[in-house]
Amino acid sequence: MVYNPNKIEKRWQRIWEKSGIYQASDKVKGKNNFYNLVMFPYPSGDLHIGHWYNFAPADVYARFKKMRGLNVMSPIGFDAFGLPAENAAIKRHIHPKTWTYKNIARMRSQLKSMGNSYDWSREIITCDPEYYKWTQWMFLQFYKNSLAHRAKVPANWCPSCKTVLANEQVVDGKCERCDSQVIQKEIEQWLFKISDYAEALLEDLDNLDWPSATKLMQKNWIGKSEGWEIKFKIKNYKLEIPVFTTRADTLFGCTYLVVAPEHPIIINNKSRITNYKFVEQYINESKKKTERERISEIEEKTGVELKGIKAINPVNGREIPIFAANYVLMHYGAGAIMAVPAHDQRDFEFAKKYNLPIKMVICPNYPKTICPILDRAFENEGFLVDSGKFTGMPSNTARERVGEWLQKDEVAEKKVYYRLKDWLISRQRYWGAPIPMIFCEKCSWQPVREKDLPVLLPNIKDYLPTGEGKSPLAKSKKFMNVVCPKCKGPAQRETDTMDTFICSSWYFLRYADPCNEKKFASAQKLQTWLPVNMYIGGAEHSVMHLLYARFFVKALKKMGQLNFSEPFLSLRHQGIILGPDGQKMSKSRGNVVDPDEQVKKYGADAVRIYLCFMGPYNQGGPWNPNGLVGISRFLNKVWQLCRSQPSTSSRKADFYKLERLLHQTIKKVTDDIDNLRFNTAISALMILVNELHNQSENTSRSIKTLLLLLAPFAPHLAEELWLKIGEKKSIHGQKWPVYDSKLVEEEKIQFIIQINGKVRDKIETAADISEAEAKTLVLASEKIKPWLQGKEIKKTIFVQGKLINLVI
RNA sequence: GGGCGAGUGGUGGAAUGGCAGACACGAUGGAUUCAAAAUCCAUUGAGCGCAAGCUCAUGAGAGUUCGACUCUCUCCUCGCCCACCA
Repeated sequence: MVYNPNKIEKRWQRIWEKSGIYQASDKVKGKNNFYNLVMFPYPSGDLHIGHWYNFAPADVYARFKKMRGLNVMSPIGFDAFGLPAENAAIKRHIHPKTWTYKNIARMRSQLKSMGNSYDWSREIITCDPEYYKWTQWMFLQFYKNSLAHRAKVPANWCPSCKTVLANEQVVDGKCERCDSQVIQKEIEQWLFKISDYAEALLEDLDNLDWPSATKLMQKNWIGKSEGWEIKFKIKNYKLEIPVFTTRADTLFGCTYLVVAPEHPIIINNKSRITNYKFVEQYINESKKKTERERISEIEEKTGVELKGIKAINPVNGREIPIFAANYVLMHYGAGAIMAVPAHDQRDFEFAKKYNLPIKMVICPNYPKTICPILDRAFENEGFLVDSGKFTGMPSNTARERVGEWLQKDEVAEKKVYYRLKDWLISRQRYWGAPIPMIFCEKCSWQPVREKDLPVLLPNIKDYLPTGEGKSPLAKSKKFMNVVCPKCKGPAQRETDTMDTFICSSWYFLRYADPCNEKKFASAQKLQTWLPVNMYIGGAEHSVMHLLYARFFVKALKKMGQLNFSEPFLSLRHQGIILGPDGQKMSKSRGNVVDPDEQVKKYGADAVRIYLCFMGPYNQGGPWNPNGLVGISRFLNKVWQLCRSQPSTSSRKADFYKLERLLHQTIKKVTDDIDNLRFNTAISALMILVNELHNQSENTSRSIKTLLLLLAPFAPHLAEELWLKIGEKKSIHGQKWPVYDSKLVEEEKIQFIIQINGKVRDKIETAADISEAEAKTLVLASEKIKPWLQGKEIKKTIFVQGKLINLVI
């Protein structure tokens, strides 16, 4: 009988679903529970090979953990709100909801064809009212705990479409749809105070079992910088400009100040700035640019002097000019800097352009005072020169001393700034969870009462954004006009919806208790499953999603809703699968691999194993169209092995050799899956199969072990053969085989003899040979004799069980 | 500009201080077949040699070491992330 994957796979998928063998029990207590999570997909239409690469090996891991005796939960769901649904709706005239649910239905059946051990009874869809009710509830908790607030925030604004644009809708500073110049417009929006948690988010990174690169990315994103805030007085006025610096040691070299174009010192002193008209013009120019552009423009720095006002350098009383320039950002630090052109490259470039004095105050050669001639800023450490009483001090010490000295006069203050900005969560979009807030003229903003949740997303027909920068929901009077929860007077709903990252910031909590109508999840079930033991997904979520989810958990813990402070104990990223041409897969390149086609041709088991086998899991790589052939052969061999007795081979089974290989394979596969090294686990299984294939006698025990080891990788084939060899119960409920560490060790080894580090002979010896014995063998070797002829052995290195190296 | 990661046969990769190229793909030759597919066997880094064997070889160059794909430094190339963060 021939191995026909398509026949057996569908059948087993049906049987497993009916029997519910992958449903995780909530009742198991203690440490035996294992929460294995993959990043839930966005229902974009089709399951692509990237999804497979994330989900299939993750399922191997889950199945392995289950066979190791753990009570494993592997849930799946859909991250269903988002902009692409709206775009598809506009393009194809389908309602976002219709489009989304149609995609979900399709992807669900594709997911099932993978043969993963998902507990489908826990499926969640974030655009279901039963789910977003709790997303809205989350918002209310954040609001009640002062973690949600309103502020004017610049948004991408297309003046021609009169609409707010998402970052990805801005192409080259122009509107994606009408090609007109996008400007920055300030709009009042809701923000989450993630910055309150900057320090906690940074500190707790240390304890996580995450890829170090991911931790580092989060660290840089949070961007803690410690320094001093220094107040510069304005000459003749009772005004001051605080600046933030991490290099207080360079203060004596400060030759001018720079403020951001939006800095209040400008607007508040229109009459004092003698060239205000000119300054205003510059500010308007810079407003046209998005911050992203302002930053990414590598073009020259520009600026304008604020004439009529001068600042005073507190360390030496010198008068210095003040500039407004595009290279200083309002939202970071104090929105103003002290410019030290000799020791900061940006200031250096600016000073060169506007012919400002460059004063060297850090010199690497002290006490020789020959300072290098600068063709760029000297940003390294050195010794202070020309710096009053600090002259001669190492710059890293002076950094604190100068600050402390000024602190006595309350001119300086120690400060910590974070790059992390508050999280803007308002979206002027239709396809998202409505923000549960109501605005009343009398009572201002009022939260929707919890018992009135969910605020249902109305089924409106026109989901194009409005002309005033409001969400399409503003068009529905029925939705908007409500009574104020406080005074019962007429009021209006918030019409913005929430950023979809909010939906995905807590979904892993809901899986623990997906049908609960009274709470987002019961304390007891959270206790059972959370935090997540293993989280597997793409590295593209290194900052946004993974940081937001951490923030949510920390905030919820503080509110008393959770009793743990990190959501994901272990995290791993899969690599990216490239097209056969080594390029990123894309429809326009025509190098997209359709997993459905591959499954049809080779079966889901083969595709799963190919993905495991192609290389290190976190590395990804190009799809090799021929690679599946080898896997297919391998699975066929397994099939033949179990279905018929080989008669062609003449080799007799060497019992001990086979036994040893079997135990070595168990060890290798066990260790490898545990460390997500799927590729080498498969190679070990191939070696075992090749060996069994060459034997004329198979012990049924080695076949059983092989099938057990193969079960996580090829669940359908293993299940089929398991029952065919006479077993009664599903292989996926069986215990993982154990190895005997004595049997793993080789009795005899290839002992290496090196002369000067080069291999000159190999001899078969006992594994525990001593140095003296080894030496005797070496001297007896015919191959070695000529090498030692007339030479003196200067040194001998002996490595137990491995080699001996003679240095001559 | 900064950070991180990678670079090994014709290809994907294995080996993380101790036999470089496991396992697989592809290729070549053979067996089987009327023929093909499938399957099986053999060979397969380069060079020299009839052979035993020797030499070279893990992006380039240096260093540490008895011994380096592996550790350190410099440089080159590619990929990803961040990017005027004071």
